[in-house]
Amino acid sequence: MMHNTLSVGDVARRSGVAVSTLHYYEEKGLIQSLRTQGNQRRYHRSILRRVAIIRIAKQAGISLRIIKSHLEKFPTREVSPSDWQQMSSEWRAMLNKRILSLTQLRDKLDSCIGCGCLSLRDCPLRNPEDRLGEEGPGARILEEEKQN
Amino acid sequence: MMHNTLSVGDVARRSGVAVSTLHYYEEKGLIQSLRTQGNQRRYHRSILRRVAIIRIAKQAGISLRIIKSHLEKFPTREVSPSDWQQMSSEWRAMLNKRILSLTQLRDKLDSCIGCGCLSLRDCPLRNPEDRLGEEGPGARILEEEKQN
DNA sequence: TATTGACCTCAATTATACATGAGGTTTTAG
DNA sequence: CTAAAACCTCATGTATAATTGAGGTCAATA
Repeated sequence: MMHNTLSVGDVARRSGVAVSTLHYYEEKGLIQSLRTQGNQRRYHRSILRRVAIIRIAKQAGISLRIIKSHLEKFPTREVSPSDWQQMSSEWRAMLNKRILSLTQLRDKLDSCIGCGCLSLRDCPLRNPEDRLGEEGPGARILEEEKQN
Repeated sequence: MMHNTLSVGDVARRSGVAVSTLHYYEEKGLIQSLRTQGNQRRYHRSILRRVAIIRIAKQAGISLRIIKSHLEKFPTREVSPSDWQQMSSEWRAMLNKRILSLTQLRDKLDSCIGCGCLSLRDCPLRNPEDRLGEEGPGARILEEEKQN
């Protein structure tokens, strides 16, 4: 180790994600590595910031596919503070949308808790047109572009 | 059709969920059906309320497994207004937790957007101990019991 | 009655985000 | 130098929530 580069194990320890996850992120194109003559991965220190960004975005409910599309703007180059500012404010907006959806749903729940009106066809909770962000596998929320 | 019971197609149309999804819910034990002599599903009108509840809970980010555990209290019996009140207030609490998590994350994002501090080891966003609800497949949030 | 639309079961596929294990190679420490 | 720790690839598995398709049956209508 040393020499200014990090092995997968190093990155795993310092970033808190599993080695298998780093492999997976690489396979999915979210991160990149150099290889030693023996084919082992070596990373630049800037990988730590990149991984941190991925984790934060994930916490915000953003899918890896979307995260990737944002990170693609700087595949190799280090993510600068202003890059980070741009990304994080976009994500902030997504987070806000999501929070708003959930809050609205909660408020509707509130308005229906007392009345048991679930059987009425005009109950705000049963209105199919009025779908709030669907959740579940593949987080269909917070998706912008539908490609690949 | 008619005779006070509904076919899968009827339920699908009136609830807005696909026939295949109704089959799936039945297989998972969230709903039940009677069969005609020809083996076709027939539902009581109360199925519509039940399905509505499932959809609402899903919107709130609650997994089918948890939803099932709540619905199991009344497998056949119609869900009464007071049943609904109890469930919905529990879900409200879960929703609130989730909203709180996301809001905190957003606030941290806010506090970091200006500083580009992602490289500092004391950045609130990089603190691994301080994990907010993880998302992703299998919605690991909002889970109470970890069985089956 | 015949035909079409609706329904049935069961298996396989899709999508997301990884974890696990087998079988083998590379590095590093002593 | 050697043994253990770390690493490699590739395949398979896990969990959730469905969707799709094949092959066949049932029911309502013209």
